[in-house]
Amino acid sequence: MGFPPVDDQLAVLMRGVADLVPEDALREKLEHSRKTDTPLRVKLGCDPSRPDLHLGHTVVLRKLRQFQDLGHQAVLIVGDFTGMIGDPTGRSKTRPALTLKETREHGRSYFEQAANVLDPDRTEIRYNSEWLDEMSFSEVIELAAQHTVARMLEREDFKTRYEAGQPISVHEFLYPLAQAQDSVEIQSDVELGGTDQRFNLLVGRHIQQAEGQDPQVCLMVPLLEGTDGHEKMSKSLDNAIGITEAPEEMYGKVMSVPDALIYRYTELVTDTPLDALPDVKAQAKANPRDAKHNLAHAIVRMYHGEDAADAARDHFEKTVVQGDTPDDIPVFTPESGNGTMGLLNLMTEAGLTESNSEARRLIKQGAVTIDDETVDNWRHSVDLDADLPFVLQVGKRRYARVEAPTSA
RNA sequence: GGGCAGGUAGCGAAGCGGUCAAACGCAACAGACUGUAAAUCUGUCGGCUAUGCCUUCGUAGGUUCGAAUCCUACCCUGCCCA
Repeated sequence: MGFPPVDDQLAVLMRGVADLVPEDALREKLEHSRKTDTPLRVKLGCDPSRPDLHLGHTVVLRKLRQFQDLGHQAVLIVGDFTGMIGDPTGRSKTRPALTLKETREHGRSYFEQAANVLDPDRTEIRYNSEWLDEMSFSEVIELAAQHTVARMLEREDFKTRYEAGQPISVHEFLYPLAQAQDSVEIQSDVELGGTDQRFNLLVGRHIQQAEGQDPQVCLMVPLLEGTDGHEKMSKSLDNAIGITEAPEEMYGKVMSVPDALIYRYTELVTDTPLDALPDVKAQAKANPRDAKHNLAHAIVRMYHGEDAADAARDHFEKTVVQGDTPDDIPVFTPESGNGTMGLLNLMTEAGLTESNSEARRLIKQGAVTIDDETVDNWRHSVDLDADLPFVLQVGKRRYARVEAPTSA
């Protein structure tokens, strides 16, 4: 058995890392681990309130996987306890407290998706209600006594809110402590998280120290930008690429990412080997189009396999680059086959537009074609007997094949 | 419990008796441009077979020829005082 040499491990583990605190503690931990032949316990907390994973989440999951592949122990903490309480101060008013059952379900769903990245057989899953729910009030006070308000105010968002006279609920101070307690319970050696988790991860160190444990190393990965190229990837910002999305969808979305992010994506969310990364960097600059195709292919392959990735590339070439009509477009059959039908209604009923008004606008903008011929009159109606079938296209991406009700 | 400030389209934010389906910004959508993009430019962005009509400005009533704009009650949010 035994672990690979520490320098080799570090080479893998430091890929794409945004920050490491303290700097040299990881090396020490790894050396100790190798000497004693004991795997490191690497903790990652997940929020079960949003079970749909996207590429942004995979950055940190991939990091955890790298630890696994080197023989270390992954510990996935499902934050079911905090999920149960909910977060009443969150911006979103409607964030209902989930039941234990729901958080468990979300946790399972999260894990199923995470299994695309992690090695599920070597992942220890823990629910933090296991210990947090058992704490008495005096224990909570004891925990809270380990940290000072001044320290809490070191956190940027607390600080700015406090200075701006905005409210901070007391319980908000408790969340970082709860997360820190998780680290104590599972005796983590390393905790992973995005750079936005910095403060919480550091609190973990303090509390572990107070409990007499060797404090964990905090390893932070960057927050991946979404398809818009600026904001961090997030479902609510509508710039996310979900890992369960269809291959074509995924491929297209990756292609829509700005060129500047090709290398970053490659480094953070693909399994492109370390020594190939410099080439990617060079190619991204010299030939962004091909580099991005490679990236899209690599990403789709990881979640759907080689064949699906090839198919997705062909699909993209054909429909987007050449502007051809895709093969598998949805078929719409008008309800009644009598006489004529207004195009507006047809578009709306086929689900291509939200309303007739939207349909009319799009026609006026020259965005609607029937069998590749642009429709310029919004009063256009189609003869349900003579004109069918035809392909109706709205904008670049919305299609329907309109067929007669009785046609075979 | 008291005082004050607010609740406007997906979000942010103007409007404060008529010309408001409601400025402006962001997002979104479409067109042009490109290597897919990004950036940029142009346009659209409540609904309706439509030079008009209908439903919207926290909720419910009321005053007015006419209300997002005034009045009353209620709900909600934030700040301040106790």
